Amino acid sequence: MDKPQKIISVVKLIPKGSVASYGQVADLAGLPRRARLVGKVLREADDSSLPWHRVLRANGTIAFEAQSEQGQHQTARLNQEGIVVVSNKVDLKKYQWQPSLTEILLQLNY
DNA sequence: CTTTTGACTACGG
DNA sequence: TCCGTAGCCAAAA
Repeated sequence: MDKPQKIISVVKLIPKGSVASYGQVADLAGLPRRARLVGKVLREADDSSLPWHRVLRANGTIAFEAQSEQGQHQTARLNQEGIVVVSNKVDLKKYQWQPSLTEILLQLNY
């Protein structure tokens, strides 16, 4: 499985109503320090079943300007699953995904 | 081969 | 809290 595939697999494991940071996704995909790669993969992905909106920066902010179309879109999709967005940011203490080790190990390598 | 380029992050001031 | 800076590293130029 190549790197983009691993990243996509991890993103698809993020539960509805939860979020993860770029760096967190990279780590879980076995690619430490590759947060920027996660961004690149999401940018290029066209998979409509990919919950890309659940991936945020390390501090909980959306990676787009609040007024941008992409930003509005991401906010809307987050709101749609009950995630509150204030000032282009979500409360990570409340929404950040905290997968158990087994949760990852069991579902990842297919 | 060197430089630029990022849906990033950590650290200061 | 809000910037600038430095570090990051694979891809593309």
